Amino acid sequence: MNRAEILIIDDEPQIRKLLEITLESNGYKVLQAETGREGVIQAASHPPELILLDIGLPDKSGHEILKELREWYNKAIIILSVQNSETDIVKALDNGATDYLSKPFRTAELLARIRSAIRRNETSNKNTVVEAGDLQIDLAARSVRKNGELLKLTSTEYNILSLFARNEGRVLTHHFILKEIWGVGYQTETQYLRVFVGSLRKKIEENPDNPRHIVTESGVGYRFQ
Amino acid sequence: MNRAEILIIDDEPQIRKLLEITLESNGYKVLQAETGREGVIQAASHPPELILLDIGLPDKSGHEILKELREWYNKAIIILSVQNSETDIVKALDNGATDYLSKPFRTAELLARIRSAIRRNETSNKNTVVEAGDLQIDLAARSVRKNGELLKLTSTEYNILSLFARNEGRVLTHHFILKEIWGVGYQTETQYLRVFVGSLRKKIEENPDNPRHIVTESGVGYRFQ
DNA sequence: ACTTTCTTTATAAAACTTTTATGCAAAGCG
DNA sequence: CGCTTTGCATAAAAGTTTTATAAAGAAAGT
Repeated sequence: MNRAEILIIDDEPQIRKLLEITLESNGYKVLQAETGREGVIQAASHPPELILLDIGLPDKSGHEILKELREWYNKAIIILSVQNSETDIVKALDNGATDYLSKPFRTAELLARIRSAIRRNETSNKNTVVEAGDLQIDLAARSVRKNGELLKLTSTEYNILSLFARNEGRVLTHHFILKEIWGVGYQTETQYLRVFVGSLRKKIEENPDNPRHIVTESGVGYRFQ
Repeated sequence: MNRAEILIIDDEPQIRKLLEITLESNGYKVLQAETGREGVIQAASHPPELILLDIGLPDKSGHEILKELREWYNKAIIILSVQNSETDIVKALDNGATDYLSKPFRTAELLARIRSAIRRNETSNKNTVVEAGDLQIDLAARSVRKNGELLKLTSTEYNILSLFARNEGRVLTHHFILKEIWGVGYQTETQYLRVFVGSLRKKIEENPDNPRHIVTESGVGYRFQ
């Protein structure tokens, strides 16, 4: 699974460091910006899954940055602030903040609020589809389509195809495939593989006698393309 | 503009009254429930735009109510609590709460968080009706129609179908379904599932011998389409 | 007490995997 | 070159696992 990216916009280096360590160790990928301007540019060039925005920035008020971001950025923005005044919270939320946390914050609570916010993002989430010519392999749904039409694969067939799809263009040795699909101890059962590649080709190839997707690399293994 | 409806689930009458006055005077329509059970029933019969849920209810833990609601209700739920413990907050957010406020809360902050939550409802306004061919599954109303005609399903049948509908097109493993419907500890009881899928098919499939909606993925699980 | 729903067991059928057999083609070799 | 060997593909038989269904017993709801 891909790690979600979180952009931290905060001028205090020690806070950034603390957040970086906390978030990285919880499986997030961390991006950082020291000023609001820098943060906006970073977010625009590569939109993260979530933004942690400090309200008290040197160049511009965090509230302005928030507004600016909200003009186009529609994923989660969590505000961090040393202030805890009601007007500040109200203003931030009304400007489109997803959530508001006062510094010093409690780590577990921050992480929970991050999870909650990201979960909300995911309603409009992208899928994990590998495309290869006329084939679309949806790893999350465990489905394979050929020209849009759902194919019926057995479990082992799918597992093999999925392995191929995740290693598109690379030559996979018999040895490797057997180990991945059947586990260690089956690495010499090359015949299994021939049978299953045969049935896969029947299902996914336009012309199984002249396979274009699963190509034989004689003496070595197979290559998917 | 129509007034947004907010359902308050709280056992303390004076809190309900306070909230009612505050919210009504800010243009919301207020519904009330004294117990968790009552709240769930009210929410199901007429889904509000937002639910304010007190965690410390007499009949059931608010956390359980939250989970129950989240099986089908996907608009905002804000938790109110006299507690302020980190574990409590984390638990609530991970169970799908939109936000968490400690009592006593500040009115303006509550209103701002309500506005924020409702605003997000509108952006991620997902339809609660899943359509699949001749089937219409209304997750909020817990009803299923086939060609417009209301079907009579048992509770477990509905729960399973609802899980399928919320994961249309993807393969759900036996393991996963059993965990979701029966809970951890039942993950090996694959036979339960077979029986219920059988009876579901009898009710929803045109031809149960050749199911088009609930397709079995041998060795893995089922796929709904 | 009666009806409905859920759990459990038994068994036949279907689907899938493994194994065996056979043919073909390319490569190696005297 | 002709023969043998090796690797690959395919079909089909054999074996195993998984699934569907009925039906009986238990539990729950009214």
